[in-house]
Amino acid sequence: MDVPLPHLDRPFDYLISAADDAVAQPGVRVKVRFAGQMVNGFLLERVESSTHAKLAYLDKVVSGERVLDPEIARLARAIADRYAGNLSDVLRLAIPPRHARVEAQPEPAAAEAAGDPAAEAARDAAAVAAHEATVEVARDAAAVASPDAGCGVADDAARDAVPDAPRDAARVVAADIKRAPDAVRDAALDAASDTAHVPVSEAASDVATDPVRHAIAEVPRDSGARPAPDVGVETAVSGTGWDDYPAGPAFLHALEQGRDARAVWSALPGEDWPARIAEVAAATVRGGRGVVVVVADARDLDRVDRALTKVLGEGRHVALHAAAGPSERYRRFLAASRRRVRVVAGTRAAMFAPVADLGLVVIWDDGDDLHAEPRAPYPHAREVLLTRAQLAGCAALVGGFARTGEAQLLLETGWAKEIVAGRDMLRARSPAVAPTGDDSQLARDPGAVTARLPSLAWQTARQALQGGAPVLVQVPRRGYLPSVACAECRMPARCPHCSGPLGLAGARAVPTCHWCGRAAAAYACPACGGRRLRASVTGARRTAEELGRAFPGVPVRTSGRDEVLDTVPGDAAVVVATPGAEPVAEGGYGAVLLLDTWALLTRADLRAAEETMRRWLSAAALARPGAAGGRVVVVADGSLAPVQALLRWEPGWFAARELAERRELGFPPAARFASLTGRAEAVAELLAAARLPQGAELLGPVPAPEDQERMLVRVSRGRAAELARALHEGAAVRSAKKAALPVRVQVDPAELL
DNA sequence: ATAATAACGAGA
DNA sequence: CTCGTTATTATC
Repeated sequence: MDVPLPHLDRPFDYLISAADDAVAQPGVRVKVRFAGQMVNGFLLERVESSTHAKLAYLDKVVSGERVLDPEIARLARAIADRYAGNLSDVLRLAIPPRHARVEAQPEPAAAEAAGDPAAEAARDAAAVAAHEATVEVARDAAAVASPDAGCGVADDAARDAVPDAPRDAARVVAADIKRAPDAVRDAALDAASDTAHVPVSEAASDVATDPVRHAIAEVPRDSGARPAPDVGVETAVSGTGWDDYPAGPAFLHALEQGRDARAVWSALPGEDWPARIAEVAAATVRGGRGVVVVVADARDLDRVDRALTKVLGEGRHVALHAAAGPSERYRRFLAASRRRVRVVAGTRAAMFAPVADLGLVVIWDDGDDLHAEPRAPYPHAREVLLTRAQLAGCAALVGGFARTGEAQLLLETGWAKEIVAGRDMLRARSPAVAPTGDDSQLARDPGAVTARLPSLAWQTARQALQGGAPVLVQVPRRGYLPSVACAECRMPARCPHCSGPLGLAGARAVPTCHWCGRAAAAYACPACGGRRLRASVTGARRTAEELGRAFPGVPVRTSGRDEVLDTVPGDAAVVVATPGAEPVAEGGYGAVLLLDTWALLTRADLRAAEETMRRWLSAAALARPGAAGGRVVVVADGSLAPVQALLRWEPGWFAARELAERRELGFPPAARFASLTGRAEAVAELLAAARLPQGAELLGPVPAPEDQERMLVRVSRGRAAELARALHEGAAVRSAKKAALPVRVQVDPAELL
């Protein structure tokens, strides 16, 4: 129901008139009278009776289009629960606005779809399942004397007029899921970890999602609908780019067999990753199941889109993204929901795409902050897709050049397996990486060379250009919040009490924690004992013209926020790009320069190091292999961990180190945070109403914009589900009391300053 | 928003 | 003790 009030976040039952009986199927949009006004909703399921005494009639069925897939309904509930949000908010993200004209238009490729026997069979199987589910619910439901259908006509008359007049009720809005699906997946992640364990409710011992039995990757799928996988035969799919990874062919094979293999994939430098994703998608389709692929931005989507067309052929998949416009967006949504295509690729909006008989979810570059949804309840695409894989019992692939702490946790808990290349393959493909100190200040000849380009960087670039190869220069974007670091050793300064980052309000101000607000007047660096702090300041962005002066006669191109280049030719040119906007060069770059790294590394964000690593690896991956002359120069101290990881091309080593450190400090994903933002009295009211789990740690308040404040709540991973429930209930108490002042509740807030 | 229901207080 | 009025609460 389209009422985003926490205390009304549950299904409501309505009677269905005889006239609506046929069209009132689960998943359709409906209009109902609710609290005196007409509201929109989705029909969740048909039940024979309701425990509610006096039911109203469904006002009308908006359209017979079943836009809310049962799988998505379950997923949406799980995501709402995980993020302490409302189902209606999640459904708004999951289902695009209706476009009546598009809905009425004939299917463009209807003939092809109708002729597909596999699709036909899938449809039948799904129909049977849906029917049984309804029966199951009806048997459980308490008997109730409900007024009959028939639009106001008396009982008997109605039954006479329409012999099969239904006496059904419709459950509108949400599935009556009795277990907490969030706990299921979290328990899976916790199963092998040392943190407290979430007790899985009895109802959750449902085999299909049993976390313990399915904690090992590549478990045969528990489904009678599909022939059991061939366990004994180890036929691997070969002849694809996945042959470069020891575990690759077996993963493809598992997908063809319809098994729920789950993997974290560290792509080789220079990898044509869209082609690899197309290959896993094709393998899943060969196995008779569907695929959802989520990438961070439109540029990545274009590449995946092209690769999918190449491998699957025309009209076999759709690309979903916001830029397409409302009607096109709805058209493509319908292509998936009507089972015309089995493969959907898209930006984060595609994470809820209704793909029938889902076999695989893929997320590329899960560290990109574009994967975090900015609308309530702020779900992250990686979490949505992994929850989806867990609930649907399908395969999952988390890929990237870099590896996030969350992906590392999936490996360490045994939820997923690693797909990485062997050492030799890695050596053959990696560019030669060298660190260099920033010696530019020492340049004798500042007029001839650009003032701030270190000599090694300059020499490397010149060499590549002379060889006729393009050079990529990565410069960070301006505007990162500077944080505070030790003036001696540049170690980021953290709060002695809660490990939050320290900030300096002014030049002479006492350093203060961004999380708990405590002043750290007597701060001493834990690494070197230094007592002086400095705020790191992003240096002035080097302009393309400055670089042009450094390399006279060479064309300089830029790719950044306003104009993003997809590709550049393989000729001598300097390409200046901000992170995430690096074009792919034909044949690879001869040299990649990573400049102004200090600004990246000292950002006032928990993920500064991880993010730096991600951006370096993504840029460095565009260089040629070292054997073909590919060079990477990173202007940073060679002893820093991210630099080390880049030199040896070991994203896994870095992620493991990072995760261990976060465990130590109580950072996500080792702990779970929630932030509450609002006016002080409102935040206090919510906290008073919420029964926070044991051991919940309150940090703050710190001031927030517009006269507001922010509180952080930290709990162990094992209590994460409890925390979300408590916050949702707290919000429900407040909304039931019609509390006027809003409080924004964010579980896993995108930025933890 | 609005309807039901509980709570309350004044006058019989 | 009843009736009329007002706060409270649930919203099929």
